[in-house]
Amino acid sequence: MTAVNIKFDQSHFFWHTSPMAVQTRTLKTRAKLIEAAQTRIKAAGYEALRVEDVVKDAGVAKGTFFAHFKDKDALMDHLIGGEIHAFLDEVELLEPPQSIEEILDALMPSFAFMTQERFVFDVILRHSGAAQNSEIGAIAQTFIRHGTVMAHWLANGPFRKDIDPALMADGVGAFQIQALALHFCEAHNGVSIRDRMETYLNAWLLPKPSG
Amino acid sequence: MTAVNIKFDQSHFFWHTSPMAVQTRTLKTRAKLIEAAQTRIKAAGYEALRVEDVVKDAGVAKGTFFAHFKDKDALMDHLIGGEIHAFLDEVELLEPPQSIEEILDALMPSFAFMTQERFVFDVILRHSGAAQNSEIGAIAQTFIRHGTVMAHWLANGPFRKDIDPALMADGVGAFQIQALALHFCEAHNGVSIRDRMETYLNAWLLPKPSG
DNA sequence: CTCCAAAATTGACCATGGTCACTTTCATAA
DNA sequence: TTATGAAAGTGACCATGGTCAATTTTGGAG
Repeated sequence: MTAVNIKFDQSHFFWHTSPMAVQTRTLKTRAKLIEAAQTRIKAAGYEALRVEDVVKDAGVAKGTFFAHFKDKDALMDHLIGGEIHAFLDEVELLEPPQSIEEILDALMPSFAFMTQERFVFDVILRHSGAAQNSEIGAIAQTFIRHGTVMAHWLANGPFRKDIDPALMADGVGAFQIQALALHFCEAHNGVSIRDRMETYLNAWLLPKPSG
Repeated sequence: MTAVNIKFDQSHFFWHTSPMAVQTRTLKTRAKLIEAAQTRIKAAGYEALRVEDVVKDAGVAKGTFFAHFKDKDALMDHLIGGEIHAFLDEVELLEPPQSIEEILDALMPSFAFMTQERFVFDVILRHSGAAQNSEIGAIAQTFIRHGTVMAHWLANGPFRKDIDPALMADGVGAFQIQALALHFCEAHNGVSIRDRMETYLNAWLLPKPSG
Protein backbone atom coordinates (compact mmCIF):
# COMPACT_ATOMS: atom_id res chain seq x y z
CA MET A 1 0.00 0.00 0.00
CA THR A 2 1.71 3.13 -1.14
CA ALA A 3 0.04 6.50 -1.46
CA VAL A 4 -3.25 4.84 -2.22
CA ASN A 5 -6.26 5.82 -0.20
CA ILE A 6 -7.64 2.55 1.08
CA LYS A 7 -11.33 1.93 0.76
CA PHE A 8 -11.92 0.69 4.27
CA ASP A 9 -13.87 -2.39 3.30
CA GLN A 10 -11.95 -3.58 0.29
CA SER A 11 -10.15 -6.18 2.34
CA HIS A 12 -13.30 -8.23 2.65
CA PHE A 13 -13.06 -9.20 -0.96
CA PHE A 14 -9.68 -10.81 -0.50
CA TRP A 15 -9.98 -12.11 3.03
CA HIS A 16 -9.73 -15.77 2.10
CA THR A 17 -7.72 -15.50 -1.06
CA SER A 18 -4.01 -15.30 -1.59
CA PRO A 19 -1.97 -13.28 -1.61
CA MET A 20 -3.76 -11.30 1.07
CA ALA A 21 -4.13 -7.83 -0.35
CA VAL A 22 -4.53 -6.03 2.97
CA GLN A 23 -3.10 -7.30 6.20
CA THR A 24 -4.93 -7.27 9.50
CA ARG A 25 -2.23 -4.94 10.75
CA THR A 26 -3.34 -2.36 8.20
CA LEU A 27 -6.91 -2.38 9.42
CA LYS A 28 -5.78 -2.09 13.02
CA THR A 29 -3.52 0.84 12.28
CA ARG A 30 -6.23 2.57 10.33
CA ALA A 31 -8.68 2.02 13.16
CA LYS A 32 -6.20 3.45 15.65
CA LEU A 33 -5.73 6.55 13.50
CA ILE A 34 -9.43 7.11 13.11
CA GLU A 35 -10.19 6.56 16.76
CA ALA A 36 -7.41 8.92 17.81
CA ALA A 37 -8.78 11.56 15.47
CA GLN A 38 -12.34 11.12 16.68
CA THR A 39 -11.29 11.42 20.30
CA ARG A 40 -9.35 14.61 19.62
CA ILE A 41 -12.24 16.06 17.64
CA LYS A 42 -14.70 15.27 20.40
CA ALA A 43 -12.46 17.16 22.79
CA ALA A 44 -11.43 20.17 20.73
CA GLY A 45 -13.39 20.23 17.48
CA TYR A 46 -12.46 19.60 13.87
CA GLU A 47 -10.47 22.73 13.17
CA ALA A 48 -8.02 22.11 16.00
CA LEU A 49 -7.10 18.65 14.75
CA ARG A 50 -3.40 18.18 14.04
CA VAL A 51 -1.93 15.24 12.17
CA GLU A 52 0.95 15.23 14.60
CA ASP A 53 -1.42 14.74 17.52
CA VAL A 54 -3.29 11.98 15.75
CA VAL A 55 -0.19 9.92 15.01
CA LYS A 56 1.12 10.48 18.52
CA ASP A 57 -2.13 9.27 20.08
CA ALA A 58 -2.32 6.36 17.65
CA GLY A 59 1.27 5.43 18.40
CA VAL A 60 2.46 5.41 14.79
CA ALA A 61 4.86 7.47 12.72
CA LYS A 62 3.77 10.43 10.67
CA GLY A 63 4.49 8.70 7.39
CA THR A 64 2.06 5.95 8.33
CA PHE A 65 -0.76 8.48 8.43
CA PHE A 66 -0.14 9.43 4.83
CA ALA A 67 0.04 5.83 3.76
CA HIS A 68 -3.56 5.51 4.98
CA PHE A 69 -4.93 8.91 3.91
CA LYS A 70 -3.87 10.84 0.86
CA ASP A 71 -3.78 13.98 2.97
CA LYS A 72 -5.36 15.47 6.08
CA ASP A 73 -8.38 16.46 4.04
CA ALA A 74 -9.02 12.84 3.13
CA LEU A 75 -9.31 12.03 6.83
CA MET A 76 -11.72 14.92 7.27
CA ASP A 77 -13.73 13.68 4.31
CA HIS A 78 -13.92 10.24 5.86
CA LEU A 79 -14.92 11.44 9.32
CA ILE A 80 -17.36 14.14 8.30
CA GLY A 81 -18.78 11.98 5.53
CA GLY A 82 -19.32 9.24 8.10
CA GLU A 83 -21.34 11.55 10.33
CA ILE A 84 -23.51 12.70 7.45
CA HIS A 85 -24.06 9.12 6.37
CA ALA A 86 -25.36 8.43 9.88
CA PHE A 87 -27.90 11.24 9.52
CA LEU A 88 -28.98 9.80 6.19
CA ASP A 89 -29.46 6.41 7.81
CA GLU A 90 -32.08 8.01 10.06
CA VAL A 91 -33.62 9.99 7.26
CA GLU A 92 -33.99 6.98 5.00
CA LEU A 93 -36.26 5.32 7.54
CA LEU A 94 -38.85 8.08 7.20
CA GLU A 95 -41.95 7.97 5.05
CA PRO A 96 -41.94 10.54 2.23
CA PRO A 97 -42.81 13.89 3.85
CA GLN A 98 -46.15 15.39 2.90
CA SER A 99 -45.23 19.00 3.48
CA ILE A 100 -42.29 21.34 3.40
CA GLU A 101 -42.39 21.50 7.17
CA GLU A 102 -41.82 17.76 7.31
CA ILE A 103 -38.93 18.00 4.87
CA LEU A 104 -37.34 20.65 7.05
CA ASP A 105 -37.84 18.55 10.17
CA ALA A 106 -35.95 15.75 8.48
CA LEU A 107 -33.13 17.98 7.31
CA MET A 108 -32.45 20.11 10.38
CA PRO A 109 -30.32 17.63 12.36
CA SER A 110 -27.72 17.38 9.62
CA PHE A 111 -27.86 21.17 9.19
CA ALA A 112 -26.92 21.52 12.83
CA PHE A 113 -23.96 19.22 12.31
CA MET A 114 -22.78 21.01 9.18
CA THR A 115 -22.86 24.43 10.82
CA GLN A 116 -21.29 23.50 14.11
CA GLU A 117 -17.99 24.86 12.81
CA ARG A 118 -17.25 27.05 9.85
CA PHE A 119 -14.34 24.68 9.21
CA VAL A 120 -16.67 21.71 8.85
CA PHE A 121 -18.85 23.52 6.35
CA ASP A 122 -15.79 24.48 4.34
CA VAL A 123 -14.67 20.86 4.16
CA ILE A 124 -18.13 19.83 3.02
CA LEU A 125 -18.21 22.55 0.39
CA ARG A 126 -14.82 21.57 -0.92
CA HIS A 127 -15.84 17.93 -1.23
CA SER A 128 -19.38 18.43 -2.46
CA GLY A 129 -18.14 19.43 -5.89
CA ALA A 130 -16.64 16.08 -5.39
CA ALA A 131 -14.86 13.40 -7.30
CA GLN A 132 -11.71 15.33 -7.89
CA ASN A 133 -9.30 12.45 -8.29
CA SER A 134 -11.45 9.89 -10.07
CA GLU A 135 -12.14 8.46 -6.61
CA ILE A 136 -15.44 9.50 -5.09
CA GLY A 137 -15.16 10.59 -1.47
CA ALA A 138 -17.42 9.96 1.49
CA ILE A 139 -18.92 13.44 1.51
CA ALA A 140 -19.61 13.36 -2.22
CA GLN A 141 -21.33 10.02 -1.69
CA THR A 142 -23.64 11.57 0.86
CA PHE A 143 -24.69 14.17 -1.67
CA ILE A 144 -25.60 11.48 -4.15
CA ARG A 145 -27.47 9.56 -1.49
CA HIS A 146 -29.21 12.71 -0.39
CA GLY A 147 -30.31 13.34 -3.95
CA THR A 148 -31.71 9.85 -4.29
CA VAL A 149 -33.71 10.04 -1.09
CA MET A 150 -34.94 13.53 -1.83
CA ALA A 151 -36.03 12.62 -5.37
CA HIS A 152 -38.00 9.72 -3.99
CA TRP A 153 -39.64 11.95 -1.41
CA LEU A 154 -40.53 14.65 -3.88
CA ALA A 155 -42.02 12.18 -6.33
CA ASN A 156 -44.30 10.91 -3.60
CA GLY A 157 -45.50 14.12 -2.01
CA PRO A 158 -47.73 17.07 -2.79
CA PHE A 159 -45.14 18.99 -4.78
CA ARG A 160 -44.83 20.35 -8.28
CA LYS A 161 -45.12 17.80 -11.05
CA ASP A 162 -43.91 19.76 -14.03
CA ILE A 163 -40.25 18.82 -13.66
CA ASP A 164 -38.20 15.71 -12.98
CA PRO A 165 -37.95 14.80 -9.28
CA ALA A 166 -34.20 14.40 -9.72
CA LEU A 167 -34.03 18.01 -10.86
CA MET A 168 -36.11 19.09 -7.90
CA ALA A 169 -33.78 17.22 -5.58
CA ASP A 170 -30.80 18.86 -7.25
CA GLY A 171 -32.34 22.22 -6.51
CA VAL A 172 -32.99 21.35 -2.89
CA GLY A 173 -29.30 20.55 -2.60
CA ALA A 174 -28.34 23.87 -4.14
CA PHE A 175 -30.65 25.82 -1.83
CA GLN A 176 -29.34 23.88 1.13
CA ILE A 177 -25.78 24.95 0.39
CA GLN A 178 -26.98 28.50 -0.09
CA ALA A 179 -28.88 28.59 3.20
CA LEU A 180 -25.93 27.16 5.10
CA ALA A 181 -23.48 29.55 3.46
CA LEU A 182 -25.58 32.58 4.30
CA HIS A 183 -25.74 31.40 7.89
CA PHE A 184 -22.04 32.21 8.15
CA CYS A 185 -22.49 35.61 6.57
CA GLU A 186 -22.92 38.47 9.01
CA ALA A 187 -24.76 40.53 6.42
CA HIS A 188 -27.56 37.97 6.34
CA ASN A 189 -28.29 37.42 9.98
CA GLY A 190 -31.67 37.78 11.56
CA VAL A 191 -33.06 34.99 9.40
CA SER A 192 -32.55 31.44 10.64
CA ILE A 193 -31.39 28.67 8.36
CA ARG A 194 -34.72 26.96 8.69
CA ASP A 195 -36.72 30.06 7.79
CA ARG A 196 -34.56 30.82 4.82
CA MET A 197 -34.74 27.23 3.66
CA GLU A 198 -38.50 27.29 4.03
CA THR A 199 -38.71 30.35 1.80
CA TYR A 200 -36.56 28.66 -0.81
CA LEU A 201 -38.47 25.41 -0.78
CA ASN A 202 -41.84 27.11 -0.96
CA ALA A 203 -40.71 28.92 -4.08
CA TRP A 204 -38.98 25.90 -5.58
CA LEU A 205 -41.32 23.06 -4.77
CA LEU A 206 -44.65 24.83 -4.71
CA PRO A 207 -44.55 27.55 -7.36
CA LYS A 208 -47.81 29.40 -7.61
CA PRO A 209 -49.19 30.26 -11.05
CA SER A 210 -47.64 33.59 -12.06
CA GLY A 211 -50.06 36.48 -12.03
CA MET B 1 -0.96 49.68 9.80
CA THR B 2 -0.84 46.45 11.71
CA ALA B 3 -2.66 43.30 10.76
CA VAL B 4 -5.45 45.33 9.23
CA ASN B 5 -6.43 44.57 5.68
CA ILE B 6 -6.28 47.91 3.92
CA LYS B 7 -9.19 48.93 1.77
CA PHE B 8 -7.25 50.09 -1.27
CA ASP B 9 -9.04 53.36 -1.73
CA GLN B 10 -9.40 54.51 1.85
CA SER B 11 -6.38 56.80 1.51
CA HIS B 12 -8.31 59.15 -0.74
CA PHE B 13 -10.40 60.30 2.18
CA PHE B 14 -7.37 61.53 4.09
CA TRP B 15 -5.17 62.66 1.26
CA HIS B 16 -5.14 66.31 2.26
CA THR B 17 -5.64 66.00 5.98
CA SER B 18 -3.17 65.45 8.76
CA PRO B 19 -1.91 63.26 10.13
CA MET B 20 -1.80 61.28 6.92
CA ALA B 21 -3.47 57.99 7.73
CA VAL B 22 -1.73 56.00 5.00
CA GLN B 23 1.62 56.92 3.59
CA THR B 24 2.38 56.97 -0.11
CA ARG B 25 4.96 54.32 0.62
CA THR B 26 2.19 51.98 1.71
CA LEU B 27 0.30 52.33 -1.52
CA LYS B 28 3.44 51.78 -3.55
CA THR B 29 4.36 48.66 -1.65
CA ARG B 30 0.86 47.31 -1.96
CA ALA B 31 0.87 48.01 -5.68
CA LYS B 32 4.20 46.23 -6.04
CA LEU B 33 2.87 43.19 -4.22
CA ILE B 34 -0.27 43.04 -6.31
CA GLU B 35 1.56 43.51 -9.56
CA ALA B 36 4.08 40.85 -8.71
CA ALA B 37 1.26 38.46 -7.86
CA GLN B 38 -0.63 39.21 -11.06
CA THR B 39 2.46 38.66 -13.17
CA ARG B 40 3.16 35.34 -11.51
CA ILE B 41 -0.46 34.27 -11.91
CA LYS B 42 -0.49 35.20 -15.56
CA ALA B 43 2.55 32.99 -16.04
CA ALA B 44 1.70 29.98 -13.93
CA GLY B 45 -1.88 30.24 -12.68
CA TYR B 46 -3.42 30.90 -9.27
CA GLU B 47 -2.69 27.61 -7.59
CA ALA B 48 1.05 27.86 -8.17
CA LEU B 49 1.33 31.25 -6.49
CA ARG B 50 3.76 31.33 -3.56
CA VAL B 51 3.98 34.19 -1.09
CA GLU B 52 7.74 33.81 -1.09
CA ASP B 53 7.86 34.43 -4.83
CA VAL B 54 5.58 37.44 -4.59
CA VAL B 55 7.69 39.19 -1.97
CA LYS B 56 10.86 38.35 -3.82
CA ASP B 57 9.53 39.84 -7.06
CA ALA B 58 8.14 42.83 -5.21
CA GLY B 59 11.43 43.36 -3.44
CA VAL B 60 10.05 43.40 0.09
CA ALA B 61 10.31 41.18 3.14
CA LYS B 62 7.86 38.43 3.90
CA GLY B 63 6.48 40.22 6.92
CA THR B 64 5.49 43.15 4.75
CA PHE B 65 3.17 40.93 2.78
CA PHE B 66 1.26 40.05 5.91
CA ALA B 67 1.08 43.67 6.96
CA HIS B 68 -0.85 44.30 3.75
CA PHE B 69 -2.92 41.13 3.57
CA LYS B 70 -4.28 39.20 6.51
CA ASP B 71 -3.19 35.99 4.84
CA LYS B 72 -2.56 34.55 1.40
CA ASP B 73 -6.26 33.96 1.00
CA ALA B 74 -6.95 37.68 1.40
CA LEU B 75 -4.73 38.38 -1.59
CA MET B 76 -6.58 35.74 -3.57
CA ASP B 77 -9.87 37.31 -2.53
CA HIS B 78 -8.66 40.69 -3.72
CA LEU B 79 -7.35 39.46 -7.06
CA ILE B 80 -10.14 37.07 -7.93
CA GLY B 81 -12.75 39.47 -6.63
CA GLY B 82 -11.25 42.15 -8.84
CA GLU B 83 -11.60 39.99 -11.93
CA ILE B 84 -15.21 39.19 -11.15
CA HIS B 85 -15.95 42.85 -10.54
CA ALA B 86 -14.64 43.54 -14.03
CA PHE B 87 -17.09 41.03 -15.48
CA LEU B 88 -19.89 42.69 -13.56
CA ASP B 89 -18.87 46.06 -14.99
CA GLU B 90 -19.60 44.65 -18.43
CA VAL B 91 -22.77 42.95 -17.35
CA GLU B 92 -24.18 46.08 -15.74
CA LEU B 93 -24.14 47.87 -19.06
CA LEU B 94 -26.61 45.42 -20.56
CA GLU B 95 -30.34 45.93 -20.86
CA PRO B 96 -32.39 43.48 -18.78
CA PRO B 97 -32.38 40.20 -20.71
CA GLN B 98 -35.69 39.10 -22.15
CA SER B 99 -35.01 35.38 -22.14
CA ILE B 100 -33.06 32.75 -20.29
CA GLU B 101 -30.76 32.46 -23.28
CA GLU B 102 -29.83 36.09 -22.87
CA ILE B 103 -29.22 35.65 -19.17
CA LEU B 104 -26.89 32.77 -19.93
CA ASP B 105 -25.08 34.78 -22.58
CA ALA B 106 -24.39 37.43 -19.97
CA LEU B 107 -23.22 34.95 -17.36
CA MET B 108 -20.97 32.65 -19.37
CA PRO B 109 -17.82 34.80 -19.44
CA SER B 110 -17.56 34.89 -15.66
CA PHE B 111 -18.33 31.16 -15.57
CA ALA B 112 -15.32 30.58 -17.78
CA PHE B 113 -13.17 32.56 -15.41
CA MET B 114 -14.45 30.78 -12.32
CA THR B 115 -13.83 27.33 -13.76
CA GLN B 116 -10.42 27.97 -15.24
CA GLU B 117 -8.88 26.31 -12.18
CA ARG B 118 -10.43 24.17 -9.51
CA PHE B 119 -8.38 26.24 -7.09
CA VAL B 120 -10.07 29.45 -8.20
CA PHE B 121 -13.51 27.98 -7.73
CA ASP B 122 -12.56 26.80 -4.26
CA VAL B 123 -11.43 30.28 -3.28
CA ILE B 124 -14.69 31.71 -4.57
CA LEU B 125 -16.73 29.12 -2.71
CA ARG B 126 -14.87 29.79 0.50
CA HIS B 127 -15.48 33.52 0.24
CA SER B 128 -19.01 33.46 -1.11
CA GLY B 129 -20.34 32.47 2.29
CA ALA B 130 -18.50 35.60 2.99
CA ALA B 131 -18.12 38.18 5.67
CA GLN B 132 -16.33 35.97 8.12
CA ASN B 133 -14.42 38.62 10.04
CA SER B 134 -16.92 41.45 10.10
CA GLU B 135 -15.06 42.81 7.07
CA ILE B 136 -16.71 42.04 3.75
CA GLY B 137 -14.31 40.74 1.12
CA ALA B 138 -14.08 41.49 -2.59
CA ILE B 139 -15.59 38.21 -3.69
CA ALA B 140 -18.47 38.51 -1.24
CA GLN B 141 -19.10 41.98 -2.63
CA THR B 142 -19.40 40.58 -6.13
CA PHE B 143 -22.08 38.20 -4.95
CA ILE B 144 -24.06 41.07 -3.50
CA ARG B 145 -23.60 43.08 -6.67
CA HIS B 146 -24.56 40.08 -8.75
CA GLY B 147 -27.74 39.73 -6.72
CA THR B 148 -28.66 43.35 -7.22
CA VAL B 149 -28.17 43.25 -10.97
CA MET B 150 -29.95 39.94 -11.30
CA ALA B 151 -32.93 41.09 -9.23
CA HIS B 152 -33.26 44.14 -11.45
CA TRP B 153 -33.12 41.98 -14.55
CA LEU B 154 -35.65 39.48 -13.32
CA ALA B 155 -38.06 42.18 -12.28
CA ASN B 156 -37.94 43.59 -15.80
CA GLY B 157 -38.19 40.49 -17.89
CA PRO B 158 -40.71 37.80 -18.83
CA PHE B 159 -40.18 35.69 -15.73
CA ARG B 160 -42.34 34.46 -12.87
CA LYS B 161 -44.05 37.15 -10.84
CA ASP B 162 -45.24 35.18 -7.83
CA ILE B 163 -42.09 35.70 -5.76
CA ASP B 164 -39.75 38.54 -4.86
CA PRO B 165 -37.12 39.27 -7.54
CA ALA B 166 -34.50 39.30 -4.79
CA LEU B 167 -35.47 35.73 -3.92
CA MET B 168 -35.30 34.76 -7.58
CA ALA B 169 -31.84 36.30 -7.80
CA ASP B 170 -30.79 34.40 -4.68
CA GLY B 171 -31.86 31.21 -6.37
CA VAL B 172 -29.96 32.01 -9.53
CA GLY B 173 -26.87 32.39 -7.38
CA ALA B 174 -27.48 29.04 -5.71
CA PHE B 175 -27.95 27.26 -9.02
CA GLN B 176 -24.89 28.95 -10.40
CA ILE B 177 -22.74 27.53 -7.61
CA GLN B 178 -24.34 24.16 -8.14
CA ALA B 179 -23.71 24.14 -11.88
CA LEU B 180 -20.10 25.18 -11.41
CA ALA B 181 -19.52 22.62 -8.68
CA LEU B 182 -20.91 19.78 -10.77
CA HIS B 183 -18.62 20.84 -13.59
CA PHE B 184 -15.71 19.62 -11.48
CA CYS B 185 -17.41 16.36 -10.68
CA GLU B 186 -16.51 13.46 -12.95
CA ALA B 187 -19.77 11.72 -12.18
CA HIS B 188 -21.69 14.56 -13.79
CA ASN B 189 -19.88 15.05 -17.05
CA GLY B 190 -21.51 14.98 -20.44
CA VAL B 191 -23.65 17.99 -19.55
CA SER B 192 -22.09 21.40 -20.06
CA ILE B 193 -22.35 24.13 -17.47
CA ARG B 194 -24.52 26.16 -19.77
CA ASP B 195 -26.94 23.33 -20.48
CA ARG B 196 -27.25 22.47 -16.82
CA MET B 197 -27.75 26.09 -15.91
CA GLU B 198 -30.39 26.42 -18.58
CA THR B 199 -32.30 23.49 -17.13
CA TYR B 200 -32.13 25.05 -13.67
CA LEU B 201 -33.24 28.47 -14.80
CA ASN B 202 -36.11 27.14 -16.86
CA ALA B 203 -37.42 25.35 -13.82
CA TRP B 204 -36.71 28.22 -11.43
CA LEU B 205 -37.69 31.25 -13.44
CA LEU B 206 -40.40 29.84 -15.68
CA PRO B 207 -42.30 27.24 -13.66
CA LYS B 208 -45.15 25.74 -15.63
CA PRO B 209 -48.47 25.16 -13.94
CA SER B 210 -48.28 21.76 -12.27
CA GLY B 211 -50.37 19.09 -13.96
C1' DC C 1 17.16 71.51 12.05
C1' DT C 2 16.30 68.08 15.52
C1' DC C 3 13.54 65.05 17.97
C1' DC C 4 9.64 61.99 18.53
C1' DA C 5 5.79 58.90 18.10
C1' DA C 6 3.45 56.43 14.86
C1' DA C 7 3.66 53.88 10.61
C1' DA C 8 6.01 50.71 7.86
C1' DT C 9 9.36 47.22 7.14
C1' DT C 10 12.45 43.50 8.25
C1' DG C 11 13.98 38.60 8.54
C1' DA C 12 14.92 35.04 11.80
C1' DC C 13 11.88 31.91 13.56
C1' DC C 14 7.88 28.85 14.19
C1' DA C 15 3.85 25.58 12.97
C1' DT C 16 2.28 22.18 10.38
C1' DG C 17 1.25 19.39 6.40
C1' DG C 18 3.53 16.34 3.40
C1' DT C 19 7.67 13.30 1.23
C1' DC C 20 10.70 9.49 0.65
C1' DA C 21 14.70 6.35 1.07
C1' DC C 22 15.31 3.07 4.28
C1' DT C 23 13.91 -0.61 7.80
C1' DT C 24 10.82 -3.95 9.69
C1' DT C 25 7.17 -7.26 9.41
C1' DC C 26 4.39 -10.51 7.10
C1' DA C 27 2.81 -14.59 4.27
C1' DT C 28 4.04 -17.86 1.37
C1' DA C 29 7.11 -21.17 -1.29
C1' DA C 30 10.56 -24.49 -1.14
C1' DT D 1 12.45 -23.82 9.13
C1' DT D 2 14.28 -20.59 6.34
C1' DA D 3 14.53 -17.58 2.38
C1' DT D 4 12.27 -13.97 -0.10
C1' DG D 5 9.64 -10.34 -2.08
C1' DA D 6 5.89 -7.46 -1.15
C1' DA D 7 3.33 -4.78 2.24
C1' DA D 8 3.58 -1.79 6.11
C1' DG D 9 5.89 1.40 8.97
C1' DT D 10 9.55 4.86 10.19
C1' DG D 11 11.34 9.51 11.09
C1' DA D 12 14.52 12.87 9.37
C1' DC D 13 13.69 16.18 6.18
C1' DC D 14 11.40 19.62 3.22
C1' DA D 15 7.87 23.30 1.67
C1' DT D 16 5.35 26.95 2.76
C1' DG D 17 2.26 29.95 5.26
C1' DG D 18 2.39 32.86 9.10
C1' DT D 19 4.43 35.54 13.58
C1' DC D 20 6.69 39.12 16.06
C1' DA D 21 10.32 41.76 18.51
C1' DA D 22 13.45 44.75 16.70
C1' DT D 23 14.68 48.32 13.23
C1' DT D 24 14.05 51.93 9.86
C1' DT D 25 11.34 55.52 7.76
C1' DT D 26 8.14 59.17 7.87
C1' DG D 27 5.84 63.62 8.73
C1' DG D 28 5.13 67.11 11.72
C1' DA D 29 5.85 69.79 16.31
C1' DG D 30 8.77 72.80 18.68
